[in-house]
Amino acid sequence: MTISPADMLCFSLYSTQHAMQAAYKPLLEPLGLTYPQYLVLSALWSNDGCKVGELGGELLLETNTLTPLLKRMETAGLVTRKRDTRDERQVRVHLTADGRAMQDRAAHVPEGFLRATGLSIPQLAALRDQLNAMRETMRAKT
Amino acid sequence: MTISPADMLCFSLYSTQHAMQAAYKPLLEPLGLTYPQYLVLSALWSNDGCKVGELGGELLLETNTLTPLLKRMETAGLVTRKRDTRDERQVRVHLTADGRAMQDRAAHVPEGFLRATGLSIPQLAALRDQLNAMRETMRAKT
DNA sequence: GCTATTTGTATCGTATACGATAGAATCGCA
DNA sequence: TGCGATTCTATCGTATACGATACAAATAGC
Repeated sequence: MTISPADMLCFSLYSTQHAMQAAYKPLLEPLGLTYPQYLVLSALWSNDGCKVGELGGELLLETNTLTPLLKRMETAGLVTRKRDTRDERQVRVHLTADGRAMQDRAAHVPEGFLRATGLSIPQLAALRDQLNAMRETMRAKT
Repeated sequence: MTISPADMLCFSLYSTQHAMQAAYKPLLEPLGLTYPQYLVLSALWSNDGCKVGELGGELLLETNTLTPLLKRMETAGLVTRKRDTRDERQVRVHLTADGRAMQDRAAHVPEGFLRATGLSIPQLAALRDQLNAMRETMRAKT
């Protein structure tokens, strides 16, 4: 008796995450954003001017992912990257006017995604919490 | 009041999927497999000799992802790709002896992943079903 | 004050993902 | 039966991801 992908939790996670990005596409494409770029902006809207490493800590991404991502966003005119004069090792990421304006232009996105999921707010919160707990368990085991 | 990534269901999905692949790494790396390759093998163990399109239907991946993936697996000696003689448009994917033998070599993987999640079997099944339902809702809205 | 270590970011190589397009084989229908 | 439409897979271009490594700036000890 063999287990098929459809029965595996890992595949549910994997395929649902793909479907999630697909659901975001019609919402983000008109804004010229990819999903990871939208995530970076969401982080900066709450915490402008943070360091690359701080962004990585919040989004759980390494610099080898973030640096090229941020460079594309810089080219797109959404953010600026500046070495900290105090500590030249650090790079501070700041929103441009366009990056800040994107917050209003994307104001409808969360509502659109919620509708796409078909979930109620409490269902969404419960699922989010279950996933976060599972993620932290997996991360704790190194 | 701004929403930060930590509060967003999409980010929970996104980051938990990354953590899932990281949890699989110590289990699959000794076998020389990536997670998507392991998924393909899992599908073939139940359904050897299926068409590229069928694999895509089961794994929800397009040929532009599968073709290079399968070629790498062919190079690694896990599968063969052969045009169907009946219908030359179709390519059939068959397990090699090594690909079939991998089923035994990977027999401990599901148990290892289950432990990494810290979930009970019923919890795992419940989460899987919630995710599958959400995925199908998102996919239906196309 | 000087160097070994640590810290923060970037680069390189490889493997997914996916939209758009191409191209060959088969099918449908007049 | 002939040929345009459809089907199936592959290719191309771009954007993530991440392990391994590089490298400059800052810090710690002696």
